[in-house]
Amino acid sequence: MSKPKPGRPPRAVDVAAAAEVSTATVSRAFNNPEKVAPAIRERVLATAKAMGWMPHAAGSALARRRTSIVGAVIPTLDNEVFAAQVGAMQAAFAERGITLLLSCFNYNQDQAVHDVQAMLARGVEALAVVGEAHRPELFAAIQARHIPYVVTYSHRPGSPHACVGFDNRQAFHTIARHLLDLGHETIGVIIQPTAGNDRVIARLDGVREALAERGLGIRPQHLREGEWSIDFGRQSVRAILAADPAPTAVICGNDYLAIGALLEARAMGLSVPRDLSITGFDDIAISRQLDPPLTTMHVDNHEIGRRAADYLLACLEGGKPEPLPPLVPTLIRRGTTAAPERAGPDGP
Amino acid sequence: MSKPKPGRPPRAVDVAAAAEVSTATVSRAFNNPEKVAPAIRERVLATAKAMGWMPHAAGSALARRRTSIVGAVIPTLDNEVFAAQVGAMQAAFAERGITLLLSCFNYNQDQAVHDVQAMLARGVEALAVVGEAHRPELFAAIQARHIPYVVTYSHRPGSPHACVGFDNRQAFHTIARHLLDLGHETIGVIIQPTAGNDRVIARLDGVREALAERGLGIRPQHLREGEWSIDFGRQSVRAILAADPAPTAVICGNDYLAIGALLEARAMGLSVPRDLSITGFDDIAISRQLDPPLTTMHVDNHEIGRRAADYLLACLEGGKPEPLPPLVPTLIRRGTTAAPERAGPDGP
DNA sequence: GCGATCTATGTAAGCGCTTACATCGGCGGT
DNA sequence: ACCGCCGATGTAAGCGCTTACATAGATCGC
Repeated sequence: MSKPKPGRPPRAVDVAAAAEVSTATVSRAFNNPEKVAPAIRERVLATAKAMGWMPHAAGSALARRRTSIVGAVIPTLDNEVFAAQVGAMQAAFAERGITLLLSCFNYNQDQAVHDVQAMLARGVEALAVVGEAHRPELFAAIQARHIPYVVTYSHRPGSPHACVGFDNRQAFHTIARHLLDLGHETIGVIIQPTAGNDRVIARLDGVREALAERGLGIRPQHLREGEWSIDFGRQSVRAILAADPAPTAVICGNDYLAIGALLEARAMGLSVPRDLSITGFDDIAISRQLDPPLTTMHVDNHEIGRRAADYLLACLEGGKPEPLPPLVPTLIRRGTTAAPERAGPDGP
Repeated sequence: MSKPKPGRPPRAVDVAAAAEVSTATVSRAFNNPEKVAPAIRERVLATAKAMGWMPHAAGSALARRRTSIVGAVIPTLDNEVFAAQVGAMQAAFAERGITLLLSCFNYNQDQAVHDVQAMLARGVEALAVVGEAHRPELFAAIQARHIPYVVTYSHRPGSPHACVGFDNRQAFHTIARHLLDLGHETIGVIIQPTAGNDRVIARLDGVREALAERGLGIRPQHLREGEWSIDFGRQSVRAILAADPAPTAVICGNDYLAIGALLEARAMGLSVPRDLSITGFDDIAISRQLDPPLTTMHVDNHEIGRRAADYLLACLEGGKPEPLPPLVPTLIRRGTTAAPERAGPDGP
């Protein structure tokens, strides 16, 4: 007869005693119900419920050598884009009884390394990490543990990592092409900090490449790099438009920047897109609601989260899933892009 | 001599063997460094680092009877308001070496109960839960485990739970008063689903109370209840304005709804605030950027998260912290509210 | 110089659970 | 009837770590 200490959660042995079976049977009733006779199973389950017992995860993890925890490492929850990914992953994992551990490294690479180590110590069985511009130790630590992992939100051709995302370079190549095809030749860029952010670097490259194909480039006075915020978008568009020559279009690194640019341009009395074309990226919820609605690229972040989770799940079940094809963000032409106004009337 | 199995993470005994000490010393070097001679401590730490060893959380949790995990239960990450709370909590806990477990119940009460149970099984040492409108089992389960918990985003006077939040009723009373004082008498309301959501119910009560004080009420055709989305805000304002008499102001349950209302009103050719005053709630990032910028109430969700974390931390350290005073959201008068236009000219 | 005291380390007993293996009936086949 | 087999249950050995307690030098007072 085991003594359930009062005021402490019951243990398997308490349930076993109460149900007059062994702890093995209690465990089986929960984990391999088909291996225990129905009558007994019911009795055990009922007793456990009555006592409020559930297998304690730490003990279970130790014995099983499985924690059923996976980790997600993202820059910040303050960006709707990553929040959506996490939400989707969490839902996908929860379905399979897996717990998601979250960490936000705030665009700080050292923090990211630290977080990953903490997660490994917690015994995560798989890891999803946003972006691949991390300290080598980060990936080294993961690989040393031989656990599956996936890089999200980014898909660089030739990356050594499994990726779930899209090709940032190509996406911005597409955007730039859209503007070039409209007839723009002087194009400004407002973008997030490139330091330690592979996605952003790739984006800038994509723009440069598209311009170069037409023999064009980005003039330094037309390039602004800074925190992704509406306010930075505002300041930047003002600064860029003060340059000579002023660009007829600006490509923004994400929708927040583009929203800032749009609002400020309108506040300056410009007509968008007549006087200035503006593009965003991500297609966040608010973008289609603006006036005019923002031309941007739509990225399905829920889908990224779901696919990342599915991929990791497949690995955990022993599969060696095919490397995933990149997602292709789609250009959503809305109201902020148009052909540039001709500088002056053509006719005599 | 212990045999580190290749291809498996090393264990404390492997490190102990390599550093020629006992496992007790290894453990102490990590958890009570001052209890081990500096020379040995360094040797152990160096060996551990070289082998890539860290104490495995599950074993540690079992032996210590502390998991260093706390849980947060929120409706969804898709709302910036909750994402901010979680972000702040996560940061506060991480500083103290505590891991945050997250779960999103999607406004589904059964899901919330289930999530809480899963978290308890994981051994969370404390819990933060958004709102208090949950099944009684939810709080019962928490209390049965004798762990500290806190309700966030809501602070109902007389609630049996520790709360970190504000008084929703009073906040909306304030908003309604603002409009009444401006001279509005016919006021519409667009609000989230009230079912199972104490915050929303309190808000509606606050509005009703303020109106009642002036002998007014909400006409049924002026009240719309539905999902908090920009689109629902749009539809609703259109429906409400079609009523007779049309209200001169609408109070929205949150900023998303208000944004929808504002955009649609403008799309309908109305001038805001001249033809219609609109208020939001939460003061999300975009609200101040709109044109005109949204009058709303500012809630500091990072602060809520931080305070909730601090409160729980204090409990875990054995304190019985004072019940927290409610936060007071502040009314931010921006451009979407003004006195109603007089129906017709007054003169003879 | 000797016992008392103290400090640094080791020994080993769990923490709560799972699971390989042992056990024990009951059943069918001959 | 007896044997072998099979399925249901119990026994007990860990999983990796922490920590109370034991031990063994070192230190100190007198």
